[in-house]
Amino acid sequence: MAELTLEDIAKKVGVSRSTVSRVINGSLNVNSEIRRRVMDVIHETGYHPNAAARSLASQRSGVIGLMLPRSVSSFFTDPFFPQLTQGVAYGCNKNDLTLSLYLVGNKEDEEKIYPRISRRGLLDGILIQAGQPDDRLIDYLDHSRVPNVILGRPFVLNGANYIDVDNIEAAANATRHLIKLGYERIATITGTQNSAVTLDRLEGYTLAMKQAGREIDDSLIVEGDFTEGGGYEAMQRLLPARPDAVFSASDIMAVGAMRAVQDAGLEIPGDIAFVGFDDIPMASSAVIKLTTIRQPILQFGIKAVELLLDIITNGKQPARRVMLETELVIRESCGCHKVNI
Amino acid sequence: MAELTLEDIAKKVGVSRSTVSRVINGSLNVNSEIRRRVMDVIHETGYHPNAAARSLASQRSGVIGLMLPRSVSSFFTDPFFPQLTQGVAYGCNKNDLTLSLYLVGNKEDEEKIYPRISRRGLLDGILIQAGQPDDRLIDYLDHSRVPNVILGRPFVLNGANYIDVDNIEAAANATRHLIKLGYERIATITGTQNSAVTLDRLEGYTLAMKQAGREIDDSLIVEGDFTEGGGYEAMQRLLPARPDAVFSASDIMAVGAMRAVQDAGLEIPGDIAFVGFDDIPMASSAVIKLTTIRQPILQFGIKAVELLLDIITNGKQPARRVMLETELVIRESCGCHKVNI
DNA sequence: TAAAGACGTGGGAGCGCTCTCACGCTTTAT
DNA sequence: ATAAAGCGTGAGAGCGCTCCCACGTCTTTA
Repeated sequence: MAELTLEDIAKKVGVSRSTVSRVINGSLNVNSEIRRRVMDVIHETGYHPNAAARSLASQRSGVIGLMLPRSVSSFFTDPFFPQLTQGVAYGCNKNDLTLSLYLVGNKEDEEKIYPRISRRGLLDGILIQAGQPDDRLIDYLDHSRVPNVILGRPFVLNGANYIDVDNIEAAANATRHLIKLGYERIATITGTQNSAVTLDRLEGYTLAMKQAGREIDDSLIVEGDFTEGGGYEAMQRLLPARPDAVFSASDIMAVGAMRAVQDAGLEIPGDIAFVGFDDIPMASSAVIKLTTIRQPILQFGIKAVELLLDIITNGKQPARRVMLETELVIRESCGCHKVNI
Repeated sequence: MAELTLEDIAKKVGVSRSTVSRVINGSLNVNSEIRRRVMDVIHETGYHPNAAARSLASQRSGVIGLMLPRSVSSFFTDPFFPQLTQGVAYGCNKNDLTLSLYLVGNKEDEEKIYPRISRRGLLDGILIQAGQPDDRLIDYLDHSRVPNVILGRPFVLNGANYIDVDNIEAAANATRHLIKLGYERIATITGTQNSAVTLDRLEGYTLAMKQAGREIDDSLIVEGDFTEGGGYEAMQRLLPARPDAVFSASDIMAVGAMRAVQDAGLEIPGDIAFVGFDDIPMASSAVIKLTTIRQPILQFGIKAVELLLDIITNGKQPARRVMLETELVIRESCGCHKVNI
């Protein structure tokens, strides 16, 4: 059997192409008896409209893209991205959208992916993970007129639509918690130097420290790279500065850092307390349960899809900024019992 | 400016639509001077062909799908799937394909996703992760004529094209390693009961044991569920049986199980040795470095894409089965030094 | 009672490509 | 010298939908 078309269905029912199209697209003005008969034939025959034809005629594909730039090499080492992807996928399912995933591996991929994104007719819009400041992609997208939403605050704003969690406030909150618990030498392990997330979380730390009248001691600020190994090494560099508490800019780095602390023969939270960021599943299942900032990662993905949909329908003006709230989840690693008990 | 079309480019250069199309599609029979001029105009104008129109006319979309069924709920707890996704993404990049990701969250999603997949014109083919035996999807796909490749051995074969690692041999290999090291009470933590991977890895374990003349002791076989928590609980159930070595059907379960062992005040590998399966990044970065079976996960994804491409081009007959080799990676958790030093 | 509106339906045009065929020209074989 | 084959090009048809307009029928309003 050849592939069925709208016209075939119409012929079988004895109506016109247009009527069948109306039934499929849920138009109101169709006689209910005819609607029923059309539906029946569609189910019997297992007919599905051709997506390409539909996209071409309607100028809408029902597909959105999710792009994770090259700088996000940690796709499979940090559970953050899989979870984000899942959130976006759910958002797509909810809104009857199909998700295209663009994982950029290397420079070569990058060259190939750009044109694929700008090709009209394939994507109705795209979600892009914010990356390094030198990321050419966001510029590139401003020129092409593909509706887009940046996941996370981009470095240069100029009119960009983005969604982000309030990293500054969240980090400040985490730091304040450690301050309140009476720790004297509170350190922080930051993320990769030149990313907005890193900057914001560091700013939150600094803010809370200053507000509490504490000096900022540079030896208590070390750079990680959002990987477990990076956290381990950062902690090794940090140990000589004798911190009694650490705010880590991501859970996965905190896990690495805690391992370094244990390897050094110290206790958590007895000798060094920890607060992380993300609340990945491992945070609650690790040997020492991690106190951390919970990001609504699934919600983040879902909201991002909805924001993009809004832009697709109503245009990118005015620029939209969505901020999501976070929450401090208290477990064992911060040593709360010190004061509570 | 309105969107450019082929015809616009043709007019600017002073040739016909057909010639521009030939240039874009790399046809040989084009005068090189004209080709150059066409290329120039394309670059100047930033023209990109419309994907929908192209798909409609050529009956090829250049998009393939990756479907992870509902039973794969562990998308973001087990790094296996993100890594697999990455492999598939690289395979797509290499072959100038776009990847659509279908993550099924719940029953409702499932209903919505089926028709999206069968819609012609959107997908050239699809990769499906093998799941439970009652998975309706694979049946469903056999009826629709979407070219497909199953990732992992499906329960019912009938003509299915699939790619898998040799789980039986790999598991046997892992078990033989423990046997060779002189362990007496070798246990295994299996995956979710009714999945082909679980069955195969268990069969490998049984095979190696029998070949070595060992009795199969049912109290040394416990079921996990491919999560860290599941591994922890499985190990707790296993401890009373006093194993001195464990082959875990996945690394992430091994990590959980090792935690249970430590929580029980026992040493690894001194009291209980471990071999895992997968070689996820955590295996080499955990506190106790895990001896494990390395699956070529990235390769797996890339090969899967190539296999699918072959099927798209040359038809699904004859059925193809691709088997990938694995490798035993020896680290600390198996206690190799016991015999070597 | 006639004009105006609402409703349900059909048909044509068109979305922007690819693909086949036909045409004229040049090169090669007979 | 002539036929055959090859090359580069253009034009037409068609991929399977959506969208708009026109048309007939029935209902509402002045």
